[in-house]
Amino acid sequence: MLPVFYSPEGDPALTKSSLTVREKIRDHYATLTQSERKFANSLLENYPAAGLASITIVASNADVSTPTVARMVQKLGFKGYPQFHQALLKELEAKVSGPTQRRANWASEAPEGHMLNRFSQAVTNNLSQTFSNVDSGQFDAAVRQLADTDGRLYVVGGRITRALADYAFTHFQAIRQRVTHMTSSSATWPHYVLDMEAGDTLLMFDVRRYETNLQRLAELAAERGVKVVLITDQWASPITAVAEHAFSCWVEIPSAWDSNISTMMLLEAMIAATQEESWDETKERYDRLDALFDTTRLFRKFS
Amino acid sequence: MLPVFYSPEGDPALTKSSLTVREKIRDHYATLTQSERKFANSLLENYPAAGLASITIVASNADVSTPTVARMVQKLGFKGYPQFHQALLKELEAKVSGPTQRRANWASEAPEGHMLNRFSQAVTNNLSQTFSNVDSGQFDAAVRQLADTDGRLYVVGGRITRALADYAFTHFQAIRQRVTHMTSSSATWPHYVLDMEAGDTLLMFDVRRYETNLQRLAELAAERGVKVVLITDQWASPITAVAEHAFSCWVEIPSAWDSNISTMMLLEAMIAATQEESWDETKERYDRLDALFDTTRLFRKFS
DNA sequence: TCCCGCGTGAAAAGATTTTTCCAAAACGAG
DNA sequence: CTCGTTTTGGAAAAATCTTTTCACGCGGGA
Repeated sequence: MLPVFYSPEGDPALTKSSLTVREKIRDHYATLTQSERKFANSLLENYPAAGLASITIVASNADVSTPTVARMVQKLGFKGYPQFHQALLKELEAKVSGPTQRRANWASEAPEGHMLNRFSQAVTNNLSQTFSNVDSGQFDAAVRQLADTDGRLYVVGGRITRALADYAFTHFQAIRQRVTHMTSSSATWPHYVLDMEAGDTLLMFDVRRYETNLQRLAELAAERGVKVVLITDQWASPITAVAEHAFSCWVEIPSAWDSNISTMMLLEAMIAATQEESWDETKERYDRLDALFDTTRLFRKFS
Repeated sequence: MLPVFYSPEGDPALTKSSLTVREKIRDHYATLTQSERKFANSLLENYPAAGLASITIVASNADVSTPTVARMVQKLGFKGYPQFHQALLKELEAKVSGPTQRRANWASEAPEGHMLNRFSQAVTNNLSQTFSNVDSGQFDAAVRQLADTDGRLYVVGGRITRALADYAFTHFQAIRQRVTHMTSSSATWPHYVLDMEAGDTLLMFDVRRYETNLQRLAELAAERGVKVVLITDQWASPITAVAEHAFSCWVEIPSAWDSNISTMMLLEAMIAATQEESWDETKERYDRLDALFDTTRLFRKFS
């Protein structure tokens, strides 16, 4: 016989729905206020440990007041904090005594063969492959090249990677000056090449199917003394031959096309590193950019 | 280096005495009185659940009085019942978060504090957070909506997420018919809204700083009966309120801006799922697209 | 039979936790 | 910029939990 602390009939919070606290938070997230979200995030980030202490401790850990927590758990549908606390405890307990100690996989509650799970597996694998194949020396060298504002930085991508090039452009533009986004319409590329000089940098994305035009462009640029930084896939674009720094990203997923998550990750890592490399210049640009956004009121204030 | 899950030095609760409560009970069993043993047995029979409630409840479940329990936990070496309670909790927690919590340090040979390593850590965490917060039912519903070719599919993003919207457009265009990419120039949006009909789908990206224009757009579209599928960050764009399906992505990384890797991952998972959902239509489109590429010779043959 | 000491739990006292109330601060609309 | 609304946290009140006190009952020994 199990000792039942809260018989289902006795506890409305558990009868009404068997949702986990996590799910309840998700469902009510839209109606939560700022500080309530602060607590919610703190809990989700360290779930469920961050909700197991007394309301006082839990609140101070999330840096909000006790009333905020109390109000929120009521919004979530609990009668009070103790009920909420018990619910978390129950979940934890269930997890321990649960049938199969669930695969150490992230995956949500989704069923075994669900796309979400298959996908998460593939992506994890890709990221890990990609990471372990990056040479940190090469990476640092490429970053120095990207941070070098003596020359211009050109960014270009192919049919699919155009989006990545766009993303790269948006960020590099915020970080440093003298950045040019070469649109994907290859007809205009010769004009850009005309202005390229030795010492400039060309950041290229080329994944299969590799594009002939991009290769031409890379060759022309390299001839003019432009340093080419290439982000490609695991099978390596032919541009690798003329590139100063080339990086391979693993891209296989269960689908007819290739994933660009590892590609994007490498790109973001480079942006982050570049920003760090030239933080003095960058910080000042960020501040000015922020001021401009404030003026134009394009964005909502975010605390 | 071996992954050390339980370093005695690391956990204060376990340093003082690395005995579990279970072991403590065994050690002191000889000195326990009759009623104390009654409680001890009750706890061991359902360990550690039977010790997680308040002393009152726990005592009454074991059919002994509160002072008995209080005296016993002191015999066991705890300062009071709360300490005993916490000890049990810690054990339970450790059991759950045990081996899986290993830090995913994929990273290459790069030194500990290298950006690549810091980055990989943050990204792993983001992906795992994002995954465990996706409701697979919501996901499936959103995918069905995205695969529905009775209505048009509109795609739009903000300043940063424009690139993601672009990426989404490129892929959805390959998968299904009737897809429109709303450019990021919000001046043209009213024209699109004019043509929107009930049953159409609007795939939106909105991460902080949330854009007022996007919110307007979402409201207008929702009013016309358009189903909004929203991909946002963990702090949730205000558009969540009018969206049919909303998904939160964890985006924090060691830098001044937010990462969009988890965002991209969710997007790719959706694309993959959509493709699977409507594979009959999709396959035929892919074949025709391939044939077109062959004809135009834009791409190199891939072996 | 009576007395003593130990174990036990009811109940009071004490400590802590949770909730409520309210004024100040933040926010957003006009 | 101002006003009205919502949100927030300090502090008191209420509820709950934990500990202590103490009297009762039981069993063993003189």
